[in-house]
Amino acid sequence: MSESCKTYHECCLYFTANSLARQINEMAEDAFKITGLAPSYAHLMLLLIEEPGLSQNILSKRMNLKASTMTRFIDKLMQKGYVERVQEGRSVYIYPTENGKNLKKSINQALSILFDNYCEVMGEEFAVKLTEDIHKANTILKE
Amino acid sequence: MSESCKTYHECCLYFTANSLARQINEMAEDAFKITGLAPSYAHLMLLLIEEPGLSQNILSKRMNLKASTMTRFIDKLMQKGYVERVQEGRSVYIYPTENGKNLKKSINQALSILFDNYCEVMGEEFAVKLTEDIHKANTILKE
DNA sequence: GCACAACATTTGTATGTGCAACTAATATTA
DNA sequence: TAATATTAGTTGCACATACAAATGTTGTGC
Repeated sequence: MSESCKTYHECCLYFTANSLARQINEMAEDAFKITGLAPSYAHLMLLLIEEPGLSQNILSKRMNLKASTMTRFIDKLMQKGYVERVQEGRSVYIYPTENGKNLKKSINQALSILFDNYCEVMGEEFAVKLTEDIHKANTILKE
Repeated sequence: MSESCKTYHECCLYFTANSLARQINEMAEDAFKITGLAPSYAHLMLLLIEEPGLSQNILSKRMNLKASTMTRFIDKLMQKGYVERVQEGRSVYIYPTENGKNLKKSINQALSILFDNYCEVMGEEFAVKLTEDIHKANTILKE
């Protein structure tokens, strides 16, 4: 462990990463209210709008979620009429509907609001750098 | 948004932070098996061993969890005989039992294993720096 | 071409977590 | 001091998420 750490809570990536996720989730839920979707569903819709026809398998890998969780996410988005499933063999490919595609604008708006909100408290430079580093860590951890 | 970002998924702190939390949780669950506790319970026990007698309110603030979640965590830890509640007025103070205190060694061991594991993939320097930055972000976000 | 392995998805179940409404204790204030 | 507001904790409910087992599909070796 790093000698400069006062407590384990500050120097364990597990503790700090979870804490950050909970705090930023709170901000995100707020910002994404205008889309009518929870932030994680909005994230998924964005992936699908950018690249329609991804399989559930790929989607779960992209979002670091388990396949079973993805099934349930897609169920919800189908209920709302934002996506449709196309089964081919053992894979299921997901396409956004017209209504789904129309979400793009408000999702981007929400992202922008969220970004402004956390930059306001953390400073843009630090926020951008932190996000890049976390992204880098994610990439490494995925092997 | 930062111009250097290829996709929103890489430059939104919400997306990246959640992804990291899920990945590191997976590693942590593994490492903490030797303690017989889920990582978050271990975290809580560590706080209590270091500072016995914290109120549930304080505990939930320290861990960035809601009070209701803390009630349930403490319920579980009581069932296992690791902590006891002492009500005083409207506050409830939590103390580790002897059995609870005895967890300290294996929790520290698990922390050490976890640390080694993520350092092995990410490199120690990067991991320590990242953890510090995330901790800094947490502190700022708590206001 | 059949038996079996590998893979994608689904479903049942369990746990973590939050919100809103509730209870109980304390503080404020008229 | 009675009435009201604030605070700490609990409980009922909802949802996110994982794991394990089940289902259905494709590929492989014989």
